[in-house]
Amino acid sequence: MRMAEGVEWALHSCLNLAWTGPEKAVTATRLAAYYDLPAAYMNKQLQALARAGLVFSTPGPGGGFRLARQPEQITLMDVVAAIEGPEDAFRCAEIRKRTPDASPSSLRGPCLIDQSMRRAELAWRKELAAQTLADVKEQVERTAPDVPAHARRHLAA
Amino acid sequence: MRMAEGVEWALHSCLNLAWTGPEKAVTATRLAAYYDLPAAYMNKQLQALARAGLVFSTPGPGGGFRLARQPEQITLMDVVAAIEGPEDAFRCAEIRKRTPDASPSSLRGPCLIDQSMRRAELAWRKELAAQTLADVKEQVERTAPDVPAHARRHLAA
DNA sequence: GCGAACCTACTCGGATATGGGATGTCCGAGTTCTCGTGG
DNA sequence: CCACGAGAACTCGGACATCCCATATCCGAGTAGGTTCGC
Repeated sequence: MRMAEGVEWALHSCLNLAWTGPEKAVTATRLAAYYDLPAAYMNKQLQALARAGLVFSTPGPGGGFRLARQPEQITLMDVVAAIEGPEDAFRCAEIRKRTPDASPSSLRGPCLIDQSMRRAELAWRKELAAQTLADVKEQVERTAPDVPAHARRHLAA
Repeated sequence: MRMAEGVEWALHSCLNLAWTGPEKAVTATRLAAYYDLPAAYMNKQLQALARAGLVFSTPGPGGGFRLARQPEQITLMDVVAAIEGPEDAFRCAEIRKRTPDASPSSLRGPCLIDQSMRRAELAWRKELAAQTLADVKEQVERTAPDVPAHARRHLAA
C-alpha cells in the first residue's frame, strides 16, 4: 500500500498558496520550480485540487492557482481525497459469497472483516479531517519563521 | 491508494485456520478452492504470513498451514503488516529540502506535514492493532453460527 | 491622440507514452506416505 | 508376518511472466495583454 507522492506535493503547494495569499495566482510551473519538480506533473496534481474545489484556476497570462477557501476551512483529508480519490484503501471483494455454501442466512449481516477494516480506515480519516491547513501553517511559522517569506519571495510574479 | 487484495484473502484464511484448529494443517490449494481463488497466488499470501511468523508451514503430504498463535494473540495489524509490508503508506520525500533557500534553520525540526500524516496513519494502525482475530471470529460466530461448521467441513482432509 | 482589431505569449486541461509494482503462473526441493520385496 | 527400501505423490517455496495503475510528458483550447493599424 503506497500513497501517491502527489499528495505530498499538493500539501506543500497548498501551504505555499496560503502564504502567497488568494489575491495573486501562482502558476504550476512556479510551484514546481520551487521544489525542482516536473512542472507538467505538478500541474496535474493542481488540476485535481481544482476539480475538488480546493483551489481556483485561471488560464492565460497572469493566471495560475489560488486557494479557494480560508486555510481554516481546508482539512488534510480534503487534500488527500482530492488526489487519491474517494475510494477506501481496503476494498472488500466479498469473497465469502463465493463459498459453495453461501446461504442467505450466513450472508445476512455485512462482512465483519470489511467492517473492521473500515473502522480502522475511519479512524485514519477522522485524524486527517481534524487537522486543517491553518494548523500546519501555524506550526511551521512557529518552528521556522522564515519559511513563509522565502515562499512568498520565490513564488511572487 | 489501494491495499493489496491479498490482505482480504489472508484475513479470511486466518479465520478459517482458527476454525479448523491448529492440530490439522490445511493446504493452500484447499483454502483457495473454498473461495474459488487461484491456488498458487493464495499460496504466495500464506507464505507471507509464514515469514511473519503468523502461521506454521509444513511441506509434503499431510502438510499445509496452521495458525502459529492463539487467535487472541493475532491482531489485524499483524496480518496487514505481513502482506503489505512494514512501510508507511505516506512517505515523505523531504521535498522541502530541495528549495533554493533550504537553510539549516528552517530544516531544524521535522517535516510537519510528514508528522501530521504519520499521526493519522498511527491512528489507523492503533485501531487495527486493537482488534484481534478472536474478536472478529466471535462476532462472526454470533451473527452467522453455521459458518464455522461449513469451513471445517470444506477444509477438512 | 484614441480606439479597435489582431497577434503573440502564456496558462490550464486533457489526451497520450512509459515504468514499476501488484497480480498471476510455473517448476524445483523436500517430505511423507505407500507399495513392493525380502527375510 | 514384519522390516526395510525404493518410488511416487504431495506440498511449500521461490523464480518467472503478465497486467494495470501511478508516473511522466506533450500538445491543443482558451484567455489576457500588448501592439499595430486605421480613423
